[in-house]
Amino acid sequence: MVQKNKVTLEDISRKINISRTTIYKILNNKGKVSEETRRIVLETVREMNYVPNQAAKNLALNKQYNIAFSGFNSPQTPYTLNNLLKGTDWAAEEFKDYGLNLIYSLIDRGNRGEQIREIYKLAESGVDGFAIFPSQVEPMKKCINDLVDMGKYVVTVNKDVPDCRRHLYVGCDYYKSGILAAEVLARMIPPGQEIAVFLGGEGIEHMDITERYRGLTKKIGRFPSIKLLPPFKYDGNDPDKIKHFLTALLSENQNLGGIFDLTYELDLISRIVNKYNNKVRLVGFDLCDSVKNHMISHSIDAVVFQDMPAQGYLAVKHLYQFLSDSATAEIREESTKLEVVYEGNLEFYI
Amino acid sequence: MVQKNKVTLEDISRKINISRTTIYKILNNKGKVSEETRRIVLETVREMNYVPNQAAKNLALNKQYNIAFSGFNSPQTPYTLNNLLKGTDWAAEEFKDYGLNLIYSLIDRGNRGEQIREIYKLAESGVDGFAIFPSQVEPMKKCINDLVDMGKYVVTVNKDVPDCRRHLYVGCDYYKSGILAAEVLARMIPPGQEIAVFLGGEGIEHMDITERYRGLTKKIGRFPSIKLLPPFKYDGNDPDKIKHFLTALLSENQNLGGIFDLTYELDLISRIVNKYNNKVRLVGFDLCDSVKNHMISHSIDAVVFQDMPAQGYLAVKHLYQFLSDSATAEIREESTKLEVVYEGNLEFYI
DNA sequence: TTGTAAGCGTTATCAT
DNA sequence: ATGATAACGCTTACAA
Repeated sequence: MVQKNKVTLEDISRKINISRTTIYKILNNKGKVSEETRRIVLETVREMNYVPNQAAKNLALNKQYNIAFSGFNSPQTPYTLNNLLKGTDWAAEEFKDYGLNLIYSLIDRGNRGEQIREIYKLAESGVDGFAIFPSQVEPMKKCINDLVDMGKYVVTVNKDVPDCRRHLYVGCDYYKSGILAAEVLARMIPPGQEIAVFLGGEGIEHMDITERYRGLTKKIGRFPSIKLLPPFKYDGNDPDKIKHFLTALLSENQNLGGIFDLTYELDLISRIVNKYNNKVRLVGFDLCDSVKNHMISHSIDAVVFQDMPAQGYLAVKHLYQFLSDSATAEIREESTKLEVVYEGNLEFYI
Repeated sequence: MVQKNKVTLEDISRKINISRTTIYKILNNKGKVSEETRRIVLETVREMNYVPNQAAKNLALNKQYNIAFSGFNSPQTPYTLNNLLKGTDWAAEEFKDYGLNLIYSLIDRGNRGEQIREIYKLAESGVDGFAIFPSQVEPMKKCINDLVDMGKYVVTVNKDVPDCRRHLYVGCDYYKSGILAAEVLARMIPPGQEIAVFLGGEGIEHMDITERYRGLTKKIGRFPSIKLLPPFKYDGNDPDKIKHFLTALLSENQNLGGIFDLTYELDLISRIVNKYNNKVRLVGFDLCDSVKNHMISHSIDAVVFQDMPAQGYLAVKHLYQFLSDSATAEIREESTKLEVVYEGNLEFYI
């Protein structure tokens, strides 16, 4: 017969004539037990190969863990938030029968300040853990430290808040993300040609961009035959600036082999490149809808993708585990997978 | 307050003065219930927003589902099996408290015939579902049909057995896999250059190879400036044949831009290419250890990866769901994600 | 047709 | 220090 019956506390109890309760106490370090019984029990438990049944445990505990996901939406890029939410929904579904109660607090990018106020409100109304996708980095520091002082668990998602006492960051390593994208682009470029970089905002609020740029410059060093042009810095205000610079570049530089986008204006850049010269390779980040279309038309070559649903999922899952196991976190960061998307595997990323 | 208490059968029962059991019967279509009570119950259930608690359900059911994973190992490539097993282990862990009992039946490629005999034995000893990673395709057909006749659930993993009555295939779409690899390679090749293909075995036992080759030829059509050389056919017996052909090719063809490997001899090919000419791009499939090293040294450019752990996981998970929900499968195939691995994201695929 | 009661394995309270 | 006992929410014989 194939069946191997699971061992329960009751089985052990019967075998050594010690009550379930006592065995339970020993296994879970509750109350006082004599050394002698402890020894016997632990031995039997080991040799009978006892594995606790989580379903029964969850049922017996029957607690509620209130966890909040706080994030922001911006009309231009609902992409990030929507994908994080996919993952948090999965987690909510997976743990709903085991006491997870997930509350959403979503604000518009317009009123950034709201986010922090909402978080304080939630903390007072009994939320035990927070997954925060921060709309601002600097002002969030104090808020997070306050939460930790109140005994709450805090996980930052997708965008980290450095130098604060959050328990965990779940998101991609932007430096590595830059390295990977640089590699993908560099391999597409024949020796002797040049790469242009479009750089977005700088400073602590734009760690994603500065880190990716750092990764790029690092990696390109391994391709000595490829030259990196000085970056074009875009302040985010007037897309026409990109347009003018790029059209000039395309018409003047016959040696341009590729473009590396760090402005999140891949859509615009792709359109312009396509009009002028379709031999220039184009690599960027993330998969919003317009990007998908350009990939299908082959006008964007590849995109480095961070698995945002996984980030949302993991953030909530870890919070749930912090709260239910009340085990302290051993890790402080969880870097999620970086993937490369082409037209050929685009369908798996929708 | 944030907490929203979960509604239980007991809650509903108290509210409308109808026993838990009756409500249960109505919700699960067991036994006979009068139209009147049925109406009342369903209405209340809906307005109270009742959601059944899976943990309690699993605990109460307390059944065992015996599922077997049958696979083969080959000394040269323990890679595939090991990765499938990672996934099946996850599933076993995840569902162990909900009645999943996973049995492994692994044979050596040397005695292929064993696999089918072992499967019959398991079927007789009470296994309810089978995840099969087949060592041979053709002889497995009858075996699978027999299993289905015996009322067993059958899922093929990683390699399908066509024209049989298996319930589900979980694995990659090899045609799409070829398309993707072709795209990755083509984008790295300057116009006017050529691609050489190393082709492994043909016929029904090698669908993976023939399908990938079909994908390649299809996709290269979208890159009119790139020429595909007639494939070199390798019968799998004498690696020296590859060596001779390739060295000749490298020294004679100054126009060679890339190599597409379908022989699973990427290690050998990479070494030779590296010795002669490191400008030729090299793209292949799957991530065995030797390939990883070549990627780190930049001598293999990229590899198309099929998520084997996910395949193992999904196969077992679906079997478990078939058996526990006793719901018939609506899908007959599940294509797993195809990913592109470079040096820059290799660390996520170990 | 409807309801009672026991049981799944773990946890928590309260006696002894 | 140890154990009896009653939950947790759902399922299922079996009784009414």
